[in-house]
Amino acid sequence: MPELPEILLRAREIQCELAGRTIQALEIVQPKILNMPAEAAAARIAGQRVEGASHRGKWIFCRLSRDWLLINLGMGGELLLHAPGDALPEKVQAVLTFADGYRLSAHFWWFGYLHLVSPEDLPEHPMAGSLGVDPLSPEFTVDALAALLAGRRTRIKNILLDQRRIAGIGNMYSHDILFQAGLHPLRPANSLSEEEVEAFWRAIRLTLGEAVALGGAKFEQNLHGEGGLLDMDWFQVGYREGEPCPRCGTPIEKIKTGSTSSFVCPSCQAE
DNA sequence: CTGGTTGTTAACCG
DNA sequence: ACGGTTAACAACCA
Repeated sequence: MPELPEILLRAREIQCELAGRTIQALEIVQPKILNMPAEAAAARIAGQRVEGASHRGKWIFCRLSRDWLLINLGMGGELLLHAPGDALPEKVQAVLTFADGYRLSAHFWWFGYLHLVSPEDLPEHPMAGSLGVDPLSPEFTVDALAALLAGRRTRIKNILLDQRRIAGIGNMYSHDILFQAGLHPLRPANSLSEEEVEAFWRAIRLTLGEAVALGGAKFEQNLHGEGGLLDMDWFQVGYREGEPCPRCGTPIEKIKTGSTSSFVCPSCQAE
């Protein structure tokens, strides 16, 4: 569930709260989250300092003394910072202990990753090494979006969710982006007019920007267990099946779009 | 017991 | 090469 807005905020928090702290130990409960055996990861990460943190798409990039620690929260989960002596959550896949006694617990609801990668291997990382443009960055211009759509017969929703093209958008924010742009998720990418591409671009920036400004979704916790200000009422069509479209009143429909579901206004978003 | 749900990759087919 | 479909993989809930 956490998408670009939440990941961006988590990376900022790690930058603010963890930079400068030295990792003392890594405890692994679920070895499958790693890209190497648990003992190897624990031995390699111990003693490294957190130099900083940033994000690319849905990946948090933590720069350590010698390696990168890449974190992907998968389909949801939390990273929580615990003061010395504080109890850990019941369900936890991994725990980092810092030299000052603070601990960072990672709980992945499903399919999260904690990958330790050397700087040389970073470009070859199977997932984090092939991410597309950050939709909030200056490089993501209307022309850049137009180039991603040009000549492709695939549906625009596929482009929107394809991390190798645009990095960071997931199903949750896709509904309102497409509604705001007045575009049906199944529209072929190469069928958009110039005006529609621009509306698409504006909707991406606006929706994600607003989500960041609100501190992310209420149901996603920050390092201190606090949620953001964006709750379910914020969505215009997402997760509102049967409710009237805020623009025209037509009941919102939930449709199958490939392997994911989409919420659309059948009147405002003509196929 | 069934099926749907957020992410991502791989495999397969036309 | 592209685009589509499906399955698989650490849960969990109704």
